[in-house]
Amino acid sequence: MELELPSHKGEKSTGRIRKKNEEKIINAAKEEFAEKGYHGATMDSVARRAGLPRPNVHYYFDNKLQLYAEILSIIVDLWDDALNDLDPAEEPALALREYIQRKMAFSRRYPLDSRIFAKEVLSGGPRLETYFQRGYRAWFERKTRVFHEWAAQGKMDPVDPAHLMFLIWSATQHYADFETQVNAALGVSKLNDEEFDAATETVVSVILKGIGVS
Amino acid sequence: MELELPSHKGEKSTGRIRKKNEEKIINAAKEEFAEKGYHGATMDSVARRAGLPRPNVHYYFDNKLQLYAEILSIIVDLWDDALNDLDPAEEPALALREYIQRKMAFSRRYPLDSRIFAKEVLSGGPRLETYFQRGYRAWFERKTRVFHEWAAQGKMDPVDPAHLMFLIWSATQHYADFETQVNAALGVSKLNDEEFDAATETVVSVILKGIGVS
DNA sequence: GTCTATAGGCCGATAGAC
DNA sequence: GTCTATCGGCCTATAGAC
Repeated sequence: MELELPSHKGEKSTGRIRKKNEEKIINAAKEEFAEKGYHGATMDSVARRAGLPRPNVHYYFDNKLQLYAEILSIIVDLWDDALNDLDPAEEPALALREYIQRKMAFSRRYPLDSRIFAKEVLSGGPRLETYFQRGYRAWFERKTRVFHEWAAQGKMDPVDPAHLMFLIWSATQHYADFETQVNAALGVSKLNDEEFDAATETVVSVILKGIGVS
Repeated sequence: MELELPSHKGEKSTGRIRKKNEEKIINAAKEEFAEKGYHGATMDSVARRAGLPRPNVHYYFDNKLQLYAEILSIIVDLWDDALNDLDPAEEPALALREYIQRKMAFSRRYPLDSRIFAKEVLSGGPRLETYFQRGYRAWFERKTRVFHEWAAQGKMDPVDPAHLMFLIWSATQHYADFETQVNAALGVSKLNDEEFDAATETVVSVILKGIGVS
């Protein structure tokens, strides 16, 4: 199933009602897709959660797949915007600390987005095919090049850049994606700010020391 | 939706045909659930993948939920059996290296199991409620106590045990759960043994050094 | 134990009145 | 732009012949 992820900028009309309703639908759909997955979510549950009649949802989004693709597109854009690259000119310890903190803050603030993306990848990413094919390898290479440079300059240990990036991503996203398990393990219903900061600090300190930059 | 995870030992009869067919169905269902999730998988697709007529699946498993619960139960048992605890008496560097290697080997060998479990947790674990409630906190505390001991004995840095465990779990399971993204980033269709060993070595070395045991 | 045929329910999507 | 009513398809589950 190939599918063009539509840019959600410069859409049709931008009436105030339209914009507000679209937003309500998107937010409702994010919760439904995050919890029940693409197949488990129903247009009816989305509509009810948005406080709108079912056909109204179809009025704004032609069909379920388009609504889902729109959300995936928003998530991908959001990640690209929010997570500016690591700056090779900065000190590795500081740059990495900030990067990990940004990723953790992202997990805390947008857990639904993280989960939707995770579920899609877990399914083999059939609706992200063009995303993963069109230049994803090059994009990833650019993201990790800074590790190469730092290692070459002796600023950090010669750790495999790709796997280091996977380590950072997995460790940080874990707190959004596996929140249920984390909460159960710690015996809480939700991590408070202090607990989340402790998690962040642990991830930061282990990884920084682990690659020899602290 | 509360649900008792049935022990899959000591079931009804154990005729050879029954056992063989049940196995075929379980394996087919694992692939379907891992790829499409609980709602996306259909009893028909399971049956076709198993090479059996649809009602035959219902003959062995009363309904879809029971089949799914049975698989979850198998996965949980498998994890508990395969991942023996860290031995406090062993040297931390060796014990941890072996533990991480076991987890990575598990991701390599049973990616479907890992993905099914991940999807369930991502959904909030409604079918793992009893699992996460009945003593999960205590079980987790036991798993991480060894880190406390090592730290108290000055054998490793005083890293938060719980978050260290999350770091290890997330880093290792990433290679099963996010295989699609990993492959896309590295430009391969599947990691070969050498590449997987490189991943393992990176995870091991960063974490060991990161907590001061190497 | 195996399989055809089908009942019954849910869901996506749309027609068409307002 | 909003909403009621409904069609058609797919899916779970089972009845019942073999």
